[in-house]
Amino acid sequence: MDNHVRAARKIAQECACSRIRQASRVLTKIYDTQIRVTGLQESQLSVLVAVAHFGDNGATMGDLARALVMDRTTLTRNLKPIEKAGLVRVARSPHDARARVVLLSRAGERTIEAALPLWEKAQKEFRAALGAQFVERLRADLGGVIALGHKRED
Amino acid sequence: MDNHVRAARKIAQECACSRIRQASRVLTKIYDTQIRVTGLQESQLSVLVAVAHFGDNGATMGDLARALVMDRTTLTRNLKPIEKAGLVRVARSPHDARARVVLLSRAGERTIEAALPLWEKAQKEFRAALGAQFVERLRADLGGVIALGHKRED
DNA sequence: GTCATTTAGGTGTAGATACACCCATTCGTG
DNA sequence: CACGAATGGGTGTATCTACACCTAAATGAC
Repeated sequence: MDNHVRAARKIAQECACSRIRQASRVLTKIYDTQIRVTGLQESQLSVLVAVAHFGDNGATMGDLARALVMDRTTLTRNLKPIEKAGLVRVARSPHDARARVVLLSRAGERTIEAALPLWEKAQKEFRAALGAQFVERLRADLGGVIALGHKRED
Repeated sequence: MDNHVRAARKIAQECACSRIRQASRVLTKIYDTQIRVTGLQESQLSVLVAVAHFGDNGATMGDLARALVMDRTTLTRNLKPIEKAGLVRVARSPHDARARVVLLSRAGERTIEAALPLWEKAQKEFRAALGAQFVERLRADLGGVIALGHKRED
């Protein structure tokens, strides 16, 4: 058999990266379908939720990017749609003229509340399909991978 | 405490979708960094490998999309860069005038062979960081999520 | 054989992702 | 305080992702 066929077979079967991207597409579709009526995508809800986590002082772009395990420049672009929708606002930091802080608007707060039951439906759908124990194990293991990402930033 | 803060905390801590997307970004970075010298990204290598899997008869767009757990229209766009690079060619199916078949070029074969050792370095790096047992469990669990995606297509 | 239905696939649009590169501000050291 | 280094952040470019919508060809019922 040709070398490239052997190589292809090995990669297709064993690649952790390819697998997690495929699984990510499956999960994203489940969640996006549920929260669709809010006008949000799961990725946007994630950002909103992270902003909420930092509270009234707001989060700097860097803070948010680290919390979301997301490239700083990706966050810049991802803020655009939810800023245009009025769910967050971006202001200059009073302490550091370089920094920008992201703040949750009242509409953003309401949107999170509105999204919660829909998110829960997605979460429940996923659990029902694969079992609570499975999902819990996966969640923990993904935490390990994410921690690896944080470690690599040093 | 405000409702939206409670909701945000719950979602941030428990959302499987958000987690898998974060973990996906971490893994993608590890693999992309390693195979970078081939001029490929992991996502492109995945497509190449899937094309190779279908052999000399080629794969239709639909076949490939299903194998890659990828939206059909996403595959259309993802083929562009590797087609432009001459790694695959797309031809009309002789059996069905609607269908298009994707074929691996000689350059594509060579690229897969060249990528294999780099991919193995990434795979090894991941295993070394989190343990072979961890990675194996994760791989199996991701397979479960992917299977869920296939089931949802019916 | 005709025509409605199904199937295969592309395009418009919009967002998600990140690298290379850039600018501005702050900090540390002399 | 002057100035080089470090820090915070945006833009250009390219790719990845997928929904809504479209076209064309094959299929099936009559």
